[in-house]
Amino acid sequence: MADGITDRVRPRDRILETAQDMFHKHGIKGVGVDAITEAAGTNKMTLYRHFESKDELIIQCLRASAAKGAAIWDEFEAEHPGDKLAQLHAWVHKVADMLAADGRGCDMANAAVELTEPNHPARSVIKELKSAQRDRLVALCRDAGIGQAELLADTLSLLFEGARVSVQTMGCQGPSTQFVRMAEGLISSFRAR
Amino acid sequence: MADGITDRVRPRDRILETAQDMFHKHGIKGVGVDAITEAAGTNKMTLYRHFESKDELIIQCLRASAAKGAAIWDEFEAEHPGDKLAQLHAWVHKVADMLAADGRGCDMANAAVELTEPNHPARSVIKELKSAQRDRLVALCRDAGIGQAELLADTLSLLFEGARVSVQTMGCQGPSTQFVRMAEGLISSFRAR
DNA sequence: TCTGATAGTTACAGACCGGTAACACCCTAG
DNA sequence: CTAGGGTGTTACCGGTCTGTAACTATCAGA
Repeated sequence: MADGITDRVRPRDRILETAQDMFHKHGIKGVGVDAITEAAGTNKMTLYRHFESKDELIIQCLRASAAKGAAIWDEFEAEHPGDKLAQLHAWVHKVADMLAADGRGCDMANAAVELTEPNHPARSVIKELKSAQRDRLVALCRDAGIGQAELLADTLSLLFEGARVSVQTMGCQGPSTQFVRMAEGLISSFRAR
Repeated sequence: MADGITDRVRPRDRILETAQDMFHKHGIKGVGVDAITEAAGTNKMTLYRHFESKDELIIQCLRASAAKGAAIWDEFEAEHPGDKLAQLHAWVHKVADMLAADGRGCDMANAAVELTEPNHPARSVIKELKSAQRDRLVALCRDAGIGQAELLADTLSLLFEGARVSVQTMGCQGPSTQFVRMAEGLISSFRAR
């Protein structure tokens, strides 16, 4: 291989990064561990030395994916320091960009659809990570001085989640193109109350 | 078996009904054709005499699922003949009931998440069925005398879709419990314009 | 130079997958 | 009664899946 990355990055990190990407694109049940290790330039034994099972790998991928999403929020704070309302609007536009750029939805939501067993170890992790996302949006709405911050945050959350699904069912030219208009309308409507 | 149903209903219909139920509960990739035929009280050969492949069975299940959903709309018309606004409110409450009663989401949306291949034969069917759903809601909003009927219908659609996903990620006690409040707020907001 | 941890290779186990072949059975229409 | 279509049964094909065993190669640090 000698592609640089393979040499410098440790196998565990390469596996995690590759698995994240492949799970996102092809779904969890659509990718086998063999395919992951091959794409990561390593082998199955090394994967099982670092992750005790595919389920454990899935969980670590979900955590990594959520961490990447959380990192975006720091950009909002950096771009609009202290201005929570501006950060909320930045969130809306960032979300719209994601809808246009990525034809697949949220990794956690997709995983919840695929892993139907009620006691699958990933389910509690998904719930935990999704709750954290919600809490952050609620806090942003509240700090932006909006009454009924929880209701607005939940509405925006569901709208976002629905848009990401809609991209998968009806394509990126469907209803999701109206996301900014919908979200901005909601925000101004809540601010007027 | 001699469970009555097995005797009276034709194998093809039993397979279709059983497959729908199992795909809905366990996901498409989570159910094999053997499991379907066994649960339907028949066998694999009979399945392949009626459906040329698993993919074809999936498509027929999606069509059947959408047809069941469409049948609900006729109830609205029967309960509130001519009163389109009342029918829209009936839709909102029916949707809320579904959110509370069923922990799994929309069959078409779930299928879109699972079947990631861009040229999978089910994808075009999903798009077609989802577009028909959207068109029906748009027409209802327009006939209810609402300006910007398309925008309201799309907003309600995404909200609904998001709520069905939210039930799977955060449970039926999460943000989806606020669906009626959100939807009613949107409708009255659009009517006020 | 020796040691020990990390990583790669090959082969395999056991299960499950979608799909097919060949054949026996039953039930109904004629 | 008989013919034939729909159905059930068994066995099988080739492939893929997660996970493991046994062995080898590499390389850094003492």
